[in-house]
Amino acid sequence: MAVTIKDVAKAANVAPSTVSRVIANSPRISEKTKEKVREVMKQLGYHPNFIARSLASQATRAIGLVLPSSTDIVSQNPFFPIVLGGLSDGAHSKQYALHMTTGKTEEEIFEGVVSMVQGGRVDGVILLSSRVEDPLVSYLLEQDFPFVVIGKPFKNVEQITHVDNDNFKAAKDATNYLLSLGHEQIGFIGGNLNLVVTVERLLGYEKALRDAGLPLINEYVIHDEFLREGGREAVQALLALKKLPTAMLVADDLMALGVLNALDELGISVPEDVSIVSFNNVLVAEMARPPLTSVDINIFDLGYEAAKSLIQKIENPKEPTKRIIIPYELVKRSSCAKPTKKTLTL
Amino acid sequence: MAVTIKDVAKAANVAPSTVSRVIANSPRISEKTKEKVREVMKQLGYHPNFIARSLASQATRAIGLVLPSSTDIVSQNPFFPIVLGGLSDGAHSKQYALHMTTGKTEEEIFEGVVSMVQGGRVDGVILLSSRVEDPLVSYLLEQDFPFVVIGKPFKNVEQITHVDNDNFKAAKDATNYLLSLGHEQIGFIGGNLNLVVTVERLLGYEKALRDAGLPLINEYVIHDEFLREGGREAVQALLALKKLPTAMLVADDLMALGVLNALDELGISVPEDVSIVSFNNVLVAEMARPPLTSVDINIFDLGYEAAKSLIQKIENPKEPTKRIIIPYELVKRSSCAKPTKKTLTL
DNA sequence: TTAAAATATTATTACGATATAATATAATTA
DNA sequence: TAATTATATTATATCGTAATAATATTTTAA
Repeated sequence: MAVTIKDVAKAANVAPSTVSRVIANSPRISEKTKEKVREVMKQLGYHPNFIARSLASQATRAIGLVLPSSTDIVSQNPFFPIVLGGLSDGAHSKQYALHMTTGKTEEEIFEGVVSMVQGGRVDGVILLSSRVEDPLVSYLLEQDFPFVVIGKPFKNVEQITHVDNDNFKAAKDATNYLLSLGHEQIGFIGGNLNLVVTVERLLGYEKALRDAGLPLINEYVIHDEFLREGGREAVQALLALKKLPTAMLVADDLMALGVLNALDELGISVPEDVSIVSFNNVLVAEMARPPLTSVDINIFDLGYEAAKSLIQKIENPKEPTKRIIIPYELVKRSSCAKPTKKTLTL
Repeated sequence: MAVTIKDVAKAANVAPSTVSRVIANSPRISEKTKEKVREVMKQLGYHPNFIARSLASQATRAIGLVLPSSTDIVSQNPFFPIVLGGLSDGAHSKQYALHMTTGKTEEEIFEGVVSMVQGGRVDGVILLSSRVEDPLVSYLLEQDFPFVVIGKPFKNVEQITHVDNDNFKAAKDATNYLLSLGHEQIGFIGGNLNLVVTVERLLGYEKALRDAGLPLINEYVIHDEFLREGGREAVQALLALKKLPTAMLVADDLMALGVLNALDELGISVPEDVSIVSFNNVLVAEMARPPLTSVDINIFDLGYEAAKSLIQKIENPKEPTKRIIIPYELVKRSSCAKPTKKTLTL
């Protein structure tokens, strides 16, 4: 089988524990024997067994990832590969690996995380999205297991290290931008309401309107999935009103693309008839016709910082709870213009 | 600490080995004691320790993933989240987890895989792309470690289980489609030439032209990265010719998008002036303006089958080498038309 | 009724490392 | 030089489970 620490010990004429110390580069071993042992390790092609090491040291150097249950969203929305890139970078820089379990239902995912945690497969966990009343969060808190949330936790904000944008303010800014162009009928198309990010952006949108002294029109607020289809469906819903807003704040680029497509099919042009601001600023925002004005939330950094701060927490249990706010920026393109009419009647 | 098999044994008044047998549902334990032990496990909230189990059984129930070194491509090209979805589904159905190490350079990745393999962290490995002269393939073959390649292996095809499309034929078909429309000046924009998929598609393209009795024009073949920027750059390169082909076969949707953008900026319209067929049929193909005719290669299935066949190989070492060909389909949209001129002179 | 066979359970070892306690050796001090 | 301290190395226990070998118990057959 594979060459073990014992084989090295035998070949180098030292005790296994000495070899172990050499691997850990313990100062209690003389340079001379270190050299000797290292030489033998190289000769025999020794590689430490992670599993055995994990068992003995009670640490795996692996981070568990919890993805949302909807495979569609994970595999279609560019948000995920980008955070994954950031996570991967952050983990790699500290020599941690990423470990994923998946499940089709909420229950399967929950069970997967439980067995990952209790089974000692990972040293910590990152939740890639923050959900309202997430039982996983309660579980992890209860277990006092290291974890970090990407997004704003629904409750216990002070006890949970998280990496987030100021989505409230971002949405307020974005709405203000539309207001500044002269729009007064502004719709909001958000994601699932059990996602905290949706709630935050909605609140920011409402605040901006209220500050501007404009009424909140319930019918102008639509929720659907963070997918292109979600955007299309949102437009369908608005159509029923027979009166479209002149601008829309869309909580996701992919949704915005759906909105764009649906409007296009209806012969409604952007930005002449309707202005659109969306969120995330992924590649599709730039490629859409017209290119979308979008709030860049620095997705990569969300992942990167999440990995970093989780590792800090793993390596130092006394590490204080942190809240890391990643900056955002409104990237202006050509999906917004001054309104031509007050409202758009069909 | 966590409750172990010993705690359960003590509480149930049986030996630890009996508990282990109950977990494995061994027929050598009576139903009566099984019930008793299970009851206790539930009461104590027992969860098996994966690490200890892995060490004893020499199996981890984890699959290692090897992503390409370019983080850009992984995080930007929709191919990856989609395969990942398939992999994840396939692994999950057999209760396997996914494990990823990453690296910035080829060497780091190689080292990551070696330590994953030798360190016993995973039971098998999936290579998400097939590269020309990939040292990883040599290494894994040498080690006789279970692995599956997504794509066609560069050599030793008969010894390596792989999941692939018939990219040669797909490219030939796609080219024939353009030929059937009347195009005679057809360019090829492919990815990096050290990717086997690029080579295969290029060969298919060339075969189609040769079969049609058309000359192969070197200047019409360009290679760049599987990114939008790659597409833009390819167009730049073609521009230098002062004579554009009337149709282009682009090996990736994202690249095609770049091509589209670049052409748009030049005032060249698709499909009136130039027809485009691309590969992958990811969401962007449908959303591009104009929507792209693209070869759907069923990315999800590539991942799903790869995971399935790797697991088969892991669980039965005598499993024969397999070659799994996932079907493709040319999805016609509006990026192709009959040529208006023989060549496009700038 | 007893020996043999089948069934059920337990004791022990192994997996490959780390960590702690125990020694051996070298260096320092009195 | 002996006693003490510092340094280097080794022996042993441990992590939590699975697998194999060893018993104990029950059932069947003679």
